[in-house]
Amino acid sequence: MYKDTNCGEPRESTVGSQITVAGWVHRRRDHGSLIFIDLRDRSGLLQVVFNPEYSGSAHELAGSLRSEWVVQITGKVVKRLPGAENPELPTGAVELSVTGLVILNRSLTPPFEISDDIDVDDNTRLKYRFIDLRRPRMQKLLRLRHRVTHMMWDFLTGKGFIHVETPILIKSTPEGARDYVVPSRIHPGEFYALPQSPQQLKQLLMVSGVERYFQIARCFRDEDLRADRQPEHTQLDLEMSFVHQDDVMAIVEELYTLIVDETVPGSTISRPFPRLTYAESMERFGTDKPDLRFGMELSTITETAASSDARVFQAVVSSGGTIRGFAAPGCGNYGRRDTDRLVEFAKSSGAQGLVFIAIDESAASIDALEDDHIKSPLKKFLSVDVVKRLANEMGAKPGDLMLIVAGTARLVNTVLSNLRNEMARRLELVDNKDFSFVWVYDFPLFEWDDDLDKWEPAHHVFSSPKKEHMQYLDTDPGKVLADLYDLVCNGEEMGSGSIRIHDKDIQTRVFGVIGYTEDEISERFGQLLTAFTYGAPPHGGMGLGLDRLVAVLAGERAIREVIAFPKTQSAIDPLFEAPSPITDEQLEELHIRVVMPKT
RNA sequence: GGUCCCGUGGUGUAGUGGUCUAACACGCCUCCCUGUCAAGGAGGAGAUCGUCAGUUCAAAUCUGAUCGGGAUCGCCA
Repeated sequence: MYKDTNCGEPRESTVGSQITVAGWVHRRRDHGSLIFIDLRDRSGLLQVVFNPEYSGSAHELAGSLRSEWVVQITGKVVKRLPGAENPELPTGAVELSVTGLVILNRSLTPPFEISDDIDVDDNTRLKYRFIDLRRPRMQKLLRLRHRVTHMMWDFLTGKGFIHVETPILIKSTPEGARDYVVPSRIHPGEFYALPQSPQQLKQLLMVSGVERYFQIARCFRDEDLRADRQPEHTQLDLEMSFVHQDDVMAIVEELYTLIVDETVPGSTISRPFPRLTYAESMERFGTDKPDLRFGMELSTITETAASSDARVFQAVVSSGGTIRGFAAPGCGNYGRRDTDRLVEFAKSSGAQGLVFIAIDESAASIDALEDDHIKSPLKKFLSVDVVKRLANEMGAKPGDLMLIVAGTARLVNTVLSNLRNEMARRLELVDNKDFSFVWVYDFPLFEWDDDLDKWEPAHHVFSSPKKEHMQYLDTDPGKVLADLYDLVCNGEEMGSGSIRIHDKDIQTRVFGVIGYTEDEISERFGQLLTAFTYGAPPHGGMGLGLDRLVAVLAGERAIREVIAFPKTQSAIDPLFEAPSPITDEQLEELHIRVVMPKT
């Protein structure tokens, strides 16, 4: 070993010991004859003093040290001079009085400082990710992620789960997201796909009698990126046999509570996790991933709004649309600037517009509302009576701002749920130490796709229809709810699972609703259906996003921050410069010809 | 595929038609300095303002295209 002690370890109790440390020159303070170095390794910082009276040659060499040089230093741990202690550092009571210095490697001046305080462009950070990761914050995130996966291994092992690896090269199944594909050299014109998730494989493992499976599994999707989406992400994938929905939920709830308690000191988490049906969640929050840390629930005000003289409302209703809204507490005094921004925000979510009605705080109550208390661009179309009724329906109080969106149900919900989250941010209603988990369950199995003019799986095709809804499977698929459940935390989807179909006939009927032909079914899912005919146990499980979990635990917005080597929004790795062309020889070997898009 | 924001020395920003021969902070280089810890002091180097085209007597600044980063809708679990 190049060192016998880590930089962060020396304390007053170890004063007098002779140690050797190794690490990076974090900062240099050169006083001419007296030179200070903050030496950094993964454990922290240690102040090192080069004093010519004790270390002539080392001191001379120290004059040449620069940021990020790698050095090995031998010396004696000494107590700092009285008044020279640094309470900011765990090692701040002591310092290393140097007797020997070895320069292990030199460094160019780094493109940016190794400091948490500095805000560097993402492209630069990723290009020099190996330096970016030296920053204490990034080191912390790497370790947090490790702790989380370690707890998953420990906990699930204790519950009788075994970790099984499934292949990365599998078969392309075009439903769901776009596949990443890998050409086959041995089979010209044929391709593997990278798994979007190990779904079918883990179900086969249930048929194999594994009973309790988990995997920290990499999943690949060739879709556009977001702050919370990367081309490859990691899931805690788990599956259990002989279980009902509650059994899966109980395991996950226990694990996630443990993880939050252990990794975020001072966190609050409510148990048992509250549960909402999909229908209730859509009704109250306009989304299937509600943030329960604050109120501002949505209300449907279609009839009342349409009864006003506002033609925008009437038009939307006569074309079958919906009008919904919520009250933003204390925002009744918003000026033009603020409301303009909200309108802009609503439009960026797809709204045609946003109607707001401000109620002045001087109103004694909603019942006592007078014309002077109301401010709205639609004011001349809104009688005091209508505003009163709207306020009552939306739970608005004097001083509040009512935000109203009209349009198709889907659009209204998208806009309002985004707006609700935005208002919570503006009003600072969210606390990062608060982990508000919620189970959303009873999802519909299918949803109608207007573009394709057919039923599509709402989540995935392997979820079991609820027993009492089986009767609608062929007659009214939209009515069929499934034993499908999502885990949501603070407005982010943390994972999704279901009790699976384990019966060949039911699975075939579900495929039939989506419109797969028998040939397509046997081509894509033959192996699973065949397995179902050999004694498949009832089973269910979940896929839980690891990146999102770690990001939520760390209070990070983008999962890029918790992935060691992520890609940019255009799916590029600036460090390796991937993707990249391959040689003509490689193409030939793979039987592939490239056709560039016309520009 | 759409919309929005951003792109100026190594890093982060200021500058929104002429006064820019581009400013500031940090970093970097040289020198001084024995108690600093975001050390201090003195001096210095470093930018054709992402790229291309256009408007103009004149462009970092206006316009268009393009490239790159970010956010988001669609898409995606």
